[in-house]
Amino acid sequence: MLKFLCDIANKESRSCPLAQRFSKKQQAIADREQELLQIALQLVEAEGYANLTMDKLTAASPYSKGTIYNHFSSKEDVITGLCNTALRHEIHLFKKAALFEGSSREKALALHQAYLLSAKMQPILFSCVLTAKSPWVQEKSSPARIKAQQELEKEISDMVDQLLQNAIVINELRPKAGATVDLMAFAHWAISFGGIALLSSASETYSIDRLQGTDPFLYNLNCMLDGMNWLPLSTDWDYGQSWLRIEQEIFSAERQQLATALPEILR
Amino acid sequence: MLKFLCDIANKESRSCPLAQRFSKKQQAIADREQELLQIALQLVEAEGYANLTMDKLTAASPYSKGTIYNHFSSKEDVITGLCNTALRHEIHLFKKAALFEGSSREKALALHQAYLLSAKMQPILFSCVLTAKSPWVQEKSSPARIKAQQELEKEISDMVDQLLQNAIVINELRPKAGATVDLMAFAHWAISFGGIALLSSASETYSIDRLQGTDPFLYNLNCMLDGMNWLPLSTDWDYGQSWLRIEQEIFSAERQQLATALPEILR
DNA sequence: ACCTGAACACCGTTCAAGT
DNA sequence: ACCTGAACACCGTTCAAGT
Repeated sequence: MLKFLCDIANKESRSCPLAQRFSKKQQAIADREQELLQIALQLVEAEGYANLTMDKLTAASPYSKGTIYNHFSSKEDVITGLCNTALRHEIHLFKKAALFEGSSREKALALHQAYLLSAKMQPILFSCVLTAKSPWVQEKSSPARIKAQQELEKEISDMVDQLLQNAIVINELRPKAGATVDLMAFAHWAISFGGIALLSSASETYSIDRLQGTDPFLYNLNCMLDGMNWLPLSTDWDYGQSWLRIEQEIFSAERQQLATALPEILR
Repeated sequence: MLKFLCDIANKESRSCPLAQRFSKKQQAIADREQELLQIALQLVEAEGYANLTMDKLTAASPYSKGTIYNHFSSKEDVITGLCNTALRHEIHLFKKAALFEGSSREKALALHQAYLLSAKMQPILFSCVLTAKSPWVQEKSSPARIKAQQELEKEISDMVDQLLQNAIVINELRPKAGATVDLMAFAHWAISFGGIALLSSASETYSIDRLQGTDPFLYNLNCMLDGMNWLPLSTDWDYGQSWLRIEQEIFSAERQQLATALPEILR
């Protein structure tokens, strides 16, 4: 019950900050949940997943074990909580990306840059999203948190669909025979996800290590979108330039934040 | 020390089965290690990762804890051991794929089918490979096993490189400006890995669930390879047919094995 | 109604004692 | 030289007792 109210309260406090539909007590509880997730994140960032322990979470917080179990039904529920934080951050960046002015394919590029950026800024949270989808985490998470997760995913999915739909309408994206919006949306996700996951978590791998200096992410996208028939093709347009423009016009703040101190591989 | 001999002994027993360069004792130890990994795999397959416990591994085996710690330096070392098993299986399928007779692009398709098949046949082992690359697993694994892992990865990487090199030589693959073999090899890996990882572990996700019935994997490949400029383009050749031919001529045994009983999503 | 922390069953790892 | 299992410190989860 507590958990359910929390997620509502969190959502409300974002979408309409002035709403007073929840008591101070409920807001305080929601705040505490965010506080706990922040501490959990710090623990994981400091020493990896193995370091996330309900004992340590208790010790690092001002609350008791019982209180923490009032918020989270299990350790896995904490992970799903972190996943939802990641998705909210991702959505935030996606919304910024949607503001970029350019061709439909450039807008798609902006979404991919947002995705890449979300993974670079919070690599741990990024990996959380996949971890949270594994059956045994899913099984042990509370229904309320799973529901929140699905709603967040739907929101992202809708943004991608809309971009594709629009590109088709204005005739810049001309789908191959049999290519539905669903199929194309999945292709976008797969190429981006695959690239990020491999680059970030498999950096010790021979065939990835040798890539240093090039920009594999953009090359992958150029191939994929060319093959998808999204005009103008990369032979007719310099998407390296577009990439830089997006970086400067939309994500300069995030870039700067990254530049300070973060994993070497992905910078 | 025991661990190192084991990995050598395993390798030898594969590449030249008749070699008697190791004593019966050493072979027995190597066999026991495989036995332990088999048990570990069963534990994970039965109830997920959380179910893999050194206690349970001990209980499910005829050996004591001390003996198990003679083989594996830590729980993480067991995971890396499972990862290496997965890589060996992958290599086995890759070698079968290389036997397919067809154009260079069809041969590439055969490799991707092998990769997909390895993930479908042993989904748990597939996820193991990524898990094993995460820093905190890597850190706690024994040097010998990490070395074996790197050698296996190099072997796979070489097979892909060779295919690409050859396709360029016979002028069927005509790289875009600036596209090196490294870059293209990575693109192959990323699109395949991304597709498989999302399809297998995120099946509850809205934008993936709706894909049922289509063949997203092949669509992704067609786009990617068209964009990469690998002839003949998918507009000039029916790769759906090629896919089926590969299935029938190379992987009919694997297909049959899969057909019996396995996760619904990927069949 | 919510919070607390002792209690319990289990887990990863080690090591003195055996063979 | 290898095996054993008791022992230790730690972990996830619960719940009776408090406020």
